[in-house]
Amino acid sequence: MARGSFREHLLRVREDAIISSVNHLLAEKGFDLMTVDEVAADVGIAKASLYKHFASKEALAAAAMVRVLERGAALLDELAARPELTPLARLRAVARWALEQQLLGEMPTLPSQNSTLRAELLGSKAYVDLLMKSSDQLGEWIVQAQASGDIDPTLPPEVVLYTVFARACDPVPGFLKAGGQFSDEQIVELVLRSCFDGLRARS
Amino acid sequence: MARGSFREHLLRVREDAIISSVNHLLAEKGFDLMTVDEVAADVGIAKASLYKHFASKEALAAAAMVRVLERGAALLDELAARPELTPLARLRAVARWALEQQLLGEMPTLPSQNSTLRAELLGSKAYVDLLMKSSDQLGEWIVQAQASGDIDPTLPPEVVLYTVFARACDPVPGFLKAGGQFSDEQIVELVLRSCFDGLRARS
DNA sequence: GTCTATAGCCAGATAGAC
DNA sequence: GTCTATCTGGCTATAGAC
Repeated sequence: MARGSFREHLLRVREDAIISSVNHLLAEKGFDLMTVDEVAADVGIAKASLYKHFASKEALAAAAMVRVLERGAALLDELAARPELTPLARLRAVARWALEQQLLGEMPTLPSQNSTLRAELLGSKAYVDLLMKSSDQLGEWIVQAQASGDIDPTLPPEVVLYTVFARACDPVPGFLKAGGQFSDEQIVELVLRSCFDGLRARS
Repeated sequence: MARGSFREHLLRVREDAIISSVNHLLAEKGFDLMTVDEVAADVGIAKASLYKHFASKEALAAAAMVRVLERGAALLDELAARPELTPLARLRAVARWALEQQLLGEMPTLPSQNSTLRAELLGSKAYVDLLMKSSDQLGEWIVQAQASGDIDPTLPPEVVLYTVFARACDPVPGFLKAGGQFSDEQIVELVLRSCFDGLRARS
């Protein structure tokens, strides 16, 4: 390995550590309450050094979001490569992953109202591309699941798509975890059931 | 009416105007992005005057939350007084109300992670009492709806309760509204259906 | 690229006159 | 109780030495 690429490797490892810290802090406190000082302390470097890697707090958050989307996209690829799974099973697996990540404290939560942050995200080609690619893949499965009669065909596909996405910031798992009477696995199972099967009894 | 009570009336009217502003700003921007200066400007008084009515920004938010809970409790009372409604219909009406309030920009959203705010809310007897009273009423209807076979009896009642509560901060209505191809009424209907009937098709 | 130190700003809260 | 003016602290971001 050439010296240059070795240094690049070290750089990427460090930036990955930064993004991991940001990811956890975003999941724990959200964007507004997360401070750059905390990130620096968590990574173990000086704040000024952070700004050599990322231009702003928004850029930090955007990087964390891109990494989450990359991991989500990787999951979609895995699921797409398993022909034994029905489209419905794939959608369920995606929702399950979002819930699991959230319970593990690995799902960053962003305030959708912060306009500077929105601008940064929408200005990031990596973010927008990943989001579109994932939406397209999910949309395909949704249409297929509706055609086969597994997903309610009278629901507009967007409703199904957003409902799956929304599991990433569903407050119900947090409430149930705070209650303390269910394991994480049980919580995931219960929320998945309430989402896909609904609150109403099935005859 | 005595002069004292007239002054008290004026005071309450003013405080109600303050709480209305806070309510809208909380719904629009959330707690962290809402500034006390904005509240003062919106009400049309000086910031220092605000602090004569409420001791802190957290107290402002708590007052807004209490008023929302009061309105919710009033709805519960109305629903309880209509014997023709099934428990399921009542639960649906509550979820519908939460969605409608949210689409109208009347549902304040709080960051559940902000500890100073949590402390203020949990320290407010009015807030805690209303929350408990409402939860009890809803819990009663849930148990009844499960007994009659309308709500899935295999779901723990807490899951149903939290799922209904969560409609107040569901991001799906906002996404659908941003999409621009559904009316508010259609959005409420679609989200209600996905919540109660689930994404999966019903045979 | 890393650090210490600090600039600059903004928001929550208060002082004090009226 | 209302106002103007100000204090205070914390946060983002940067300067400049090494």
